[in-house]
Amino acid sequence: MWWHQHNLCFRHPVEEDYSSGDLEEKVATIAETDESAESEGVIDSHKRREILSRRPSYRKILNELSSDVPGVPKIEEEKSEEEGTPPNIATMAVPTSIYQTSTGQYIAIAQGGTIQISNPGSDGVQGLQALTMTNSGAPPPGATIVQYAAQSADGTQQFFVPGSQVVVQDEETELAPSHMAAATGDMPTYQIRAPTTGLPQGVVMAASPGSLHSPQQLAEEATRKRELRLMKNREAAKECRRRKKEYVKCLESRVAVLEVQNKKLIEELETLKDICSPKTD
DNA sequence: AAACGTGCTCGTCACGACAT
DNA sequence: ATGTCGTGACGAGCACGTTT
Repeated sequence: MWWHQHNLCFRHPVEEDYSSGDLEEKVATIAETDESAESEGVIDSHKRREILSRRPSYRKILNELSSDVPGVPKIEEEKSEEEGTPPNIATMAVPTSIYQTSTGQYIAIAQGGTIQISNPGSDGVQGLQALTMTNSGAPPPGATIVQYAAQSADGTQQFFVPGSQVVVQDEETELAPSHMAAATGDMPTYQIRAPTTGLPQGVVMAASPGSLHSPQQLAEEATRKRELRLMKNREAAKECRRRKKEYVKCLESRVAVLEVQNKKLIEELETLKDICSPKTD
């Protein structure tokens, strides 16, 4: 099963290393507002690469989408992440978003950041799980307290957490407001923390290049720079893939919405046709 | 059981866009 | 001009299912 590492994946698996062109094309076809996607067979690889590389980032596209369609969540700017308020789901400008997972679960993101997961197939109470992301109260700087009621057998329900954040299980519930601790009972408390420093562990700032003398020192400096660059690029790739997934999810939800709209409009058209041209027998 | 195919994630490279 | 960032492309590795 391809979702063996991800409990929360969406209906259509996405081959991450290929463009999400199919879905984009579907959205464009339905909405008839997006630019038409070019056939991959027609353009040569170099041209295709040029076109792809000039495409705006997923964040930009998604934010444009969100301005067009009210139901599409917005990806916050990285800036907010750096400032200690990670762009988690709770901060999205979403009235109420509903998604469906690959396992048929429905996820509703309500105002106030409450996420409800429900299994349509199972009985209501057992299938309902709640995840609350709290940004209020007095958490430590840069921390977001996450509560969740994992009611699955193994309690390993995973959630999609945007941003390159760290999930830390709290030994104590000291960081959570007392009323929250009372409400959670025996549930474990987790923190999602933005990385405290841009520098990864084990990376030590070397002396300034001006103080380097021997070729060995220069080589070490070059190696250090390369490792740092690789480390940053690794993180960037992870973040990029995360955004891409989110982008695809939004496209999927938009497809669903547009399909419903389309269906309604067709029905309306048929109704109007019947009214305007009644049968004359 | 071994071989093979498929689908996925991850790290890396390359390169354009953008910022300074 | 140079550095940084974002992202497509590629290949390696892994897990799992199917075939022999």
